[in-house]
Amino acid sequence: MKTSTTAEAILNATIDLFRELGFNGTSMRDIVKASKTTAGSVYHFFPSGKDELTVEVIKHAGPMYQSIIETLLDDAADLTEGVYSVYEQAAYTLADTNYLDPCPIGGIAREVASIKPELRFAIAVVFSAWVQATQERLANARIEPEVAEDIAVTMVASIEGGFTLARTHRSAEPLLSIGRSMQSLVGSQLIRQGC
Amino acid sequence: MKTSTTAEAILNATIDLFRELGFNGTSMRDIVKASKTTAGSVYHFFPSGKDELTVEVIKHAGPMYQSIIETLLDDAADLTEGVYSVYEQAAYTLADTNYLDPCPIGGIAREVASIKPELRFAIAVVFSAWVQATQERLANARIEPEVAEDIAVTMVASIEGGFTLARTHRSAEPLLSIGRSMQSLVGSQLIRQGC
DNA sequence: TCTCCACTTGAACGATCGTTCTATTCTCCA
DNA sequence: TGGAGAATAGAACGATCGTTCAAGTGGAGA
Repeated sequence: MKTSTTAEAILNATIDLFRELGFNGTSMRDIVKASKTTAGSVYHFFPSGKDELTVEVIKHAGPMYQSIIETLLDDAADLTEGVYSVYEQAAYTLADTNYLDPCPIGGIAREVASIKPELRFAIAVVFSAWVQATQERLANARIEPEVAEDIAVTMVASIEGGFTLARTHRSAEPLLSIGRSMQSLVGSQLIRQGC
Repeated sequence: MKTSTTAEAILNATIDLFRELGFNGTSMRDIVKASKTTAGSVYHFFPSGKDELTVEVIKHAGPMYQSIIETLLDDAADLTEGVYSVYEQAAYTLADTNYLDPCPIGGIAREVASIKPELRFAIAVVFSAWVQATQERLANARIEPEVAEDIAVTMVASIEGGFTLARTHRSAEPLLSIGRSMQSLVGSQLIRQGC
C-alpha cells in the first residue's frame, strides 16, 4: 500500500492546525496553505471534504498516541513509574511546542460530538482503544479488572483534561500534578493487592 | 445593580449554544435567534462583540459551577462521598440533557487558548478558583496541602476530561468510573493521614 | 509516439461569518 | 407633555467559509 506524499502532507498539516485552532477554527484554506498543496488536491484525496479528512486525522493520530502510552507503560521499571512518565512526557511535549495541544482528538470530540455522529463514532473507537490498552497493563500488574478499568478511564480523562488546564495556564505543572496523583492511586491499588 | 433581562437572555442562550456547539461552532446569528433578540441588542449590551460576550459567559458560568462543587463537597456525610457525588451529579446532569456538555468552559479553553489571550486569562481565573475551592476542602480534611493541591488539580482535569469521554460515548459511565477512582484516591490519603 | 488517467491548479460559487449602520420605539424624569 | 437617552429592529457590508469546476500537467503503459 503506497501512500501519497501529498495526502500525508495534508493529513499532517491538518493535525497540526487542529491541535492549535481546533476543528471549526481551522479552514480548508488554512489546510491548503499549510500543506503547500491546492484545494483541488485536498478534494482529490478526500473527496467528501473536511469531515472525511477529519475522520482520517482521527484514525491516524489515535493509534499514534496509543503507541506512545503503551511504550511508556511497558518500558518503565515499574507500573507506577510508567503511569507518572505518561504525564511527564505529555508535559514535556506540551512545553516544547509552546503549549500547543499535543492531542487534537479531545478538542474535536468536544466541538463536534453533538452534530457530527460519524466523527463522534471515530473518536469513541480511539478512546476505547486507549482505555483498553491501559486497562490491560493495569490488570497485568494484578489490579482487579473492574478497578483497572476505572483507573484506565480516569487516566485517559485526566490526560485530556490535563491538556486543557496546562494549555490554559501555559504551564506543565497541572500535568505533573495529575501524574503524581495517578501514580499514587495506582500505587495504593498495588499495595492493597499485595496484602 | 439591575441586570437587564435581555442581557441575561443573551448570556444564557450563549451558554447553552457554547455547550452544544462550542465557541467557533456558534454564530452570532445563532445567539440572536436563541435569545429572541436582535443583532442590535446583542451589540448594544456587548459592544465589543463575540469575544466580550464570551468573557461574560466565562465569568457567569465559572462561579456557578464552582458553587455546585462546593455545595456537593460540603453537604456530604464525609469527604470521599462528597468527591464521588461531584461526578455522580455531573453524570446525571449530562444524561438528563441528552449528553449536552454540562460545562462550556473547557471547550472554549481548548478552542481559543492559542489565539485569544483575554479569553484564556478569564478561563485561567475560573480554573484556579475551582482548584483552590477543592484544595481547601481536601486540606480541611487533614490531607497535606501539596497532596491536596495535586488531587484538586486532578479532580478539575478529570471532570473536564470526563465530560469529553461521556459526551463521545453518550454514556454517564465514564464519569462514574472516574468518580470511583477519585473517591478511592482521596480515601487512601485520608487513611494514610489517620495512621 | 500516443493515449489515458491520476494529479494539480486556482478561479469561482452561494452561503454564512462577525460586525456596522440607520431608523424606529420605548421609558422615564423634567 | 415633551425631550433625551436607552433599547430594539433588521437590512446591509466586506470577508471568509466549504466546496465545485473547468482547464491543465506529467508520467506510465500500448
